[in-house]
Amino acid sequence: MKLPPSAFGCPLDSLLRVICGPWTIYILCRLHKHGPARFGQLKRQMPGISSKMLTERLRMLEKAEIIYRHQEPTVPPRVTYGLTAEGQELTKILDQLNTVAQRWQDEQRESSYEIPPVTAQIG
Amino acid sequence: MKLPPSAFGCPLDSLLRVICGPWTIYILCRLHKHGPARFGQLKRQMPGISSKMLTERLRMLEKAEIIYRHQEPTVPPRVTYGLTAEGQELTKILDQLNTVAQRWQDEQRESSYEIPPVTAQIG
DNA sequence: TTTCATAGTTACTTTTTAGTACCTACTTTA
DNA sequence: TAAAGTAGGTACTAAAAAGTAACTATGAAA
Repeated sequence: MKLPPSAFGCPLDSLLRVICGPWTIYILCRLHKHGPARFGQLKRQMPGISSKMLTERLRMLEKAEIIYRHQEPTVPPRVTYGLTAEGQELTKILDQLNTVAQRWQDEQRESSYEIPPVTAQIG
Repeated sequence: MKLPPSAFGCPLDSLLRVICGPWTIYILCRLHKHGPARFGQLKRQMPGISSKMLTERLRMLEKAEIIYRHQEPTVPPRVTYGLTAEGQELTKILDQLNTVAQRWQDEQRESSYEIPPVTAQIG
């Protein structure tokens, strides 16, 4: 992608680019609502996600320091993921965003009826 | 993209998918800081963006009712874009997100120095 | 002894997205 | 008469992202 000239290092742009990846808000939602989880748990709780996709998303979130990765040096290894302090702060803001997003969708449904959606809200 | 099973209609996911498109936050930033603008103005003020990309982003934002499109039926037409009430509400939340994103990046720079970035902050 | 579970990685293919260049129709300006 | 500005649209190509399947090593259970 050709970057906007001012995009280099723009923190908001970088952050949005991390959290808008596929499945990402579902992962954050899961960790926010039910606390830390292991790789296999996350995978089983998100039917349809591939190992590759889950790994990619977790690595991005970890690199952005939104989640932490804790590995116990056992065989086989136990790896646990959870929200960092920054992750908690982020999910609070996403909760606000979710609130307005829901409200807007409800307002739009007032005029044209749609099938009620299943949501993955953070809060 | 294979959708997460609960993604159908999730308002937060839809909203994020709109605002994380390339150039999108720069467009929102521009409209938030300097008010409504015409197509050509926006294009000139974002050097490097193509007409196609700008049109795509504006159409997405318009469809999501984050911006409005006002066309004067002159020849050639004058088309003005601006934030809707929802757009204003959104940029307020993005402002918060920008604040924490900036703070996190500053904290990370305390340990490893990087070139100071040019930003496109909303607020 | 074969299978399951752990937490992924790798190679390859398909799909989606973005970039480039050219086109519209009409008016004003040089 | 020719060029520039208006707000895009269209076709084609290139690049990035996502999907799929197979594979790693180890230990425990059937």
